[in-house]
Amino acid sequence: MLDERRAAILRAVVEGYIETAQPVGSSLVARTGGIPVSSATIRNEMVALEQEGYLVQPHTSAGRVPTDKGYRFFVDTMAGHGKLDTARRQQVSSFFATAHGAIEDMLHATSQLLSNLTDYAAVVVAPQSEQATIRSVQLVALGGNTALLVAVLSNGSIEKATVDVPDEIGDERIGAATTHLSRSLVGGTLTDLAACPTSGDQQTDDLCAAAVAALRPNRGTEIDHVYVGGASRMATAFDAVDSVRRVLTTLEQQYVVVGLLRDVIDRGLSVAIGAEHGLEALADCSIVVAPYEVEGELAGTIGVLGPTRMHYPQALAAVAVVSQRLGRRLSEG
Amino acid sequence: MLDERRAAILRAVVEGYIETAQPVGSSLVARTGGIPVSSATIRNEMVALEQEGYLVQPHTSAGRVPTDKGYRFFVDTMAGHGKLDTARRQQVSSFFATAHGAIEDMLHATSQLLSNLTDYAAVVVAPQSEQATIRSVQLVALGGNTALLVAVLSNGSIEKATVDVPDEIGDERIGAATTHLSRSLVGGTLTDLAACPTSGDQQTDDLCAAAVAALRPNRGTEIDHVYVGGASRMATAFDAVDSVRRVLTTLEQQYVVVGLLRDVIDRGLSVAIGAEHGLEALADCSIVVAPYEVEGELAGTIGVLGPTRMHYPQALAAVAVVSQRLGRRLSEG
DNA sequence: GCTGGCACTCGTTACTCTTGAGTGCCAGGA
DNA sequence: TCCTGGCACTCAAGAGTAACGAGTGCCAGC
Repeated sequence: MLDERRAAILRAVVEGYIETAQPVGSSLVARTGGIPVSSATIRNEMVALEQEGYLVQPHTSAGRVPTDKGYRFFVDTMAGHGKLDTARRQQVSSFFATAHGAIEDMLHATSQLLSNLTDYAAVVVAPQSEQATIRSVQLVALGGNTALLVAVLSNGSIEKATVDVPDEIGDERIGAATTHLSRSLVGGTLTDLAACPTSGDQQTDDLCAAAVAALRPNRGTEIDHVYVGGASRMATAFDAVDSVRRVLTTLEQQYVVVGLLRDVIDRGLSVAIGAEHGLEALADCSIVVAPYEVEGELAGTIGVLGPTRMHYPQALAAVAVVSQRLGRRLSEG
Repeated sequence: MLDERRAAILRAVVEGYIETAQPVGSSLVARTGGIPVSSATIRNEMVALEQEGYLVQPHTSAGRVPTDKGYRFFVDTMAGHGKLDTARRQQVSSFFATAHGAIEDMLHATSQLLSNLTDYAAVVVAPQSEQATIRSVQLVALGGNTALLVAVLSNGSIEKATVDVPDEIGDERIGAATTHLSRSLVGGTLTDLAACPTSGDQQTDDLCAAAVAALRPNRGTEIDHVYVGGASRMATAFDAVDSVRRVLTTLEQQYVVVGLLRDVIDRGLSVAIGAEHGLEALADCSIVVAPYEVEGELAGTIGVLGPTRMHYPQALAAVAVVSQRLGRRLSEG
């Protein structure tokens, strides 16, 4: 473990680098770090910090830059996570006070809010539909030989799937299937889609089986909808165009993003720094995540993606506040 | 109008610049342009082309670069729009052969296809729901004092809206409202949402009125869903980071994108070059657009966004093929 | 009207020199 | 033992200079 003085020096370097994006030298730390020793002493300590892997020197005559390990220490020993300034608190409050409309639109807007708050890219993973119960099931003929199965879930989201039906199927048969499906599925969840009990009518049973089958493959793969806000801000976070390209390409792959957030949450972290999350393309990015709860149940995840030298206290505070407010808002329905 | 030789020189400059992104000199044109005159003569012609506004010179001792007007001439006189190479045709065919699932997912995938084909960003505007008829309407209680109104449209898309309902409303009343709404709305379109005729029951009527009102504001504003694919490719199209940022920020504003495409289509164009579309942030971008038809009706729009020096023949060919195939695919249902 | 020739322009590249921020180390002092 | 001021050293960044060469405009001659 680091003694108090070294920790203070490390913190000063991290803060300086986050602010200026320039390597931080001993004299700057001596002047502004609040540590009552000379720059020579700080230099000696910095050598030690470098040997222990908290700092690196881009080249001999430059200052120090934090490593992932350095950022990790900084985040882990950060006091109280910081608070949002009043302007931002205000912004959050008024957002959730006026938020309305379909849940998808609200989650999308939330990702933009979070991006605005932090000036980084933001990600919102929609509540998992796994625990939501089915409130309504309906089969609607679309013409031709397709029909649409629409399931309304208790969290206000909708799952739908196209079903192939025999040509020239009659309305009354669709209706029969709808009532039969309703009877057996409503009240259950998407995860335990039971096969429909037989109804006595062969054609209706076939239809129901096809419908259930159509609804099933959604589960697991693409059920996690994700909203990415402010991806364009990554363009200013890096000055190398190809870094920007790499990061944006990754952000476009929704399943990667979902997997990334889930992975971080599963490991019990709220921050993943640089290479910690294992995605090479995001090696000089950090993400700050938080789950949100709806009616006491863990429902989804939100996160902020920025460069490793991101402003952690502010990002953590923003993510915490937004996740809490979002959960509360969604619990109200 | 340009005489044939000048036109050939202009075309050679445009093609050269598109390929190399470097100013094109007279000697290159003389060597590779297929024009049997010396570079000196070409220089003389270039002076004229510059005076007429087709070319500019970045600085005295540099080659020429096309202006928007130059690109415009190139595009307008381009022969036959070019064909996709077989590999790309193959890609399109296999995409539409295997495309399946919900319409939203398919449109999203289509935008990625188009982006892959052209190596630029691609945009797909979903079919407008205005002409689609309502196939089914259902009100579902969500608990608390909210209910969800779900309307299934004939094109397979779904419109939904939350409706405030009195506390402790009974299932039978929701059911009554559903049947009443079905009776009056099914078969119509979203644009001519008639007020429900009175049912004789005050509470049911109130509920129906609220439901219709909730569905209405969707129209006009956010009804045009849009899918942007491959936005990250814009990061390699420009080398200035802030150009990238500007373009990406614009692409994130969906209503701007929709308006842009619509505007171009309305003006009867299939290509908008540089400043032609009037969006300052996209001043050095061009877009290539095409409408697509579902069952003979104009339904939506697709487009490709790239730098002004984009590869027009290929982009036009890709957009044409994809719009046609997409329309056909959607017509099949 | 086209062409070869030629002087001229000016961005690009390479090289050198200087500057200055920052370092490591050391000897002296608390 | 630990801290500090001093000092020589390193090296990226910036400025200045020179050579290069791609490309131009212009002109005299065919």
